[in-house]
Amino acid sequence: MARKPQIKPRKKASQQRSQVTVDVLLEATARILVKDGYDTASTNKIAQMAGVSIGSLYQYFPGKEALVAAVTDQHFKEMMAVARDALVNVMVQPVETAVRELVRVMIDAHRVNPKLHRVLFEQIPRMGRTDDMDAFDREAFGMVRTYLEHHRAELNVADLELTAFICVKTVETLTHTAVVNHPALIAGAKQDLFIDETTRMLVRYLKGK
Amino acid sequence: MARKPQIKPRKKASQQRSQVTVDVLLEATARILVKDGYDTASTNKIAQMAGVSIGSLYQYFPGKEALVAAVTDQHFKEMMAVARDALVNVMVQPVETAVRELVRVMIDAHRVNPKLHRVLFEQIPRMGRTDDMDAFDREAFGMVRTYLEHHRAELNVADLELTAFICVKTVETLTHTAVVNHPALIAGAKQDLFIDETTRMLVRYLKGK
DNA sequence: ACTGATTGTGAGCGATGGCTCATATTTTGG
DNA sequence: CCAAAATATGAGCCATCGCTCACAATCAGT
Repeated sequence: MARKPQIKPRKKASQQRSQVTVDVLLEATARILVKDGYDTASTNKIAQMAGVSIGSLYQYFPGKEALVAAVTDQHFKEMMAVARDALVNVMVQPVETAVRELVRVMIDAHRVNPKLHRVLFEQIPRMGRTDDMDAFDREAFGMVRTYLEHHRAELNVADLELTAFICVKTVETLTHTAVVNHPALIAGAKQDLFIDETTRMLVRYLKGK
Repeated sequence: MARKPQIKPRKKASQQRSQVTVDVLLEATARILVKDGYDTASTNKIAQMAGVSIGSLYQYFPGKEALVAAVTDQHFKEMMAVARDALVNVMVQPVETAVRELVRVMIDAHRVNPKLHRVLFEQIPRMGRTDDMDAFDREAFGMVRTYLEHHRAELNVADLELTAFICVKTVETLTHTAVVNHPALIAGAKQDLFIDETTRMLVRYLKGK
């Protein structure tokens, strides 16, 4: 019963055409994941969809998990690319503005390929020992923690870790679930109400006695 | 590429010894899930652990998914058994008391076999089309919705569905994550702080302008 | 043009797991 | 005590999947 925690690429692509092969494989993996889900995705199917031989696949990836890990990494980088600027700007804003912007940007970030996000998100707890959070949450957690530290004077923060945890987990869950499972909640004009309510809850929590 | 959405038991147990067989199989399934996780659990292993032949297994369950579905059902019934009384009592309590009790009871409910809960919870999105919530959340959602309706006068509820969604999802996530992934957050004396903070956030959200 | 390095190919091996079916055992009802 | 029904058994078939390897095609540097 040997585990297969192989994640690292087997070989680095040095020529241009091999880089193309790698890209095509990642694209195919994402497509298969969305179309069939994780369980029924197989390396053979991925290779076929990529139009690449199974042998080539194994030249660059030791297995399905490595492919999914690479796709996950790429996906979270895309999400962060959407969010990072806004999050940095928010650091010097007052609470109301900061929280509202955090909620808004989290919704946008989750709207980058929501179907893929859903599949990957379901898979995360069972692979890479992130133990508690994914890479995206982790970075957000660090930012919120720093924000709370800098604005502690104007806020009611009993326990920094706990408060940061509550804020990040709440925003992450509400936006994730809304985008992925309840799009009706944030469709069109409804989105503003959703943002208002979530923001109000967190602001009153952070400022209140 | 035939799906296998078989969930229903293949045959009803009519004699006593066959009911024992079914029980033993469910017990074994739960143990295997906790020990090995969903992926590496197999019907052969489950039958072996149950001390029952693989043929008998297939007499009552059409496959792994059916077994897991049955275990899931049983598990959520146990959780609800822990929570239901408290939730009913809470219906006539003022907001502060009601929310605090909701949070407390949710933690207790999640402490019924947390390891099994974790595995099942990871699996739920990928099987039975609950689409958005599990059975447990669904019942809790109904209760919270009713509570909000009855106490609307003293509360600031803009949109009933949205408010109920925010409350249930927030409590569910925070308690789930705390119990399953961050036990340190609710260990010993820390638990009171956790409950205080979560309660404060929701109460101020529900009452505040 | 030549040659070694890089990249690509896919038939097929071995392992695993889902599930069946012919057969055996136990229970029930009369 | 005796059928017939219910229940239990497990060897083994079959499909799938991960992955290798011997070989072919392409490219880079000279």
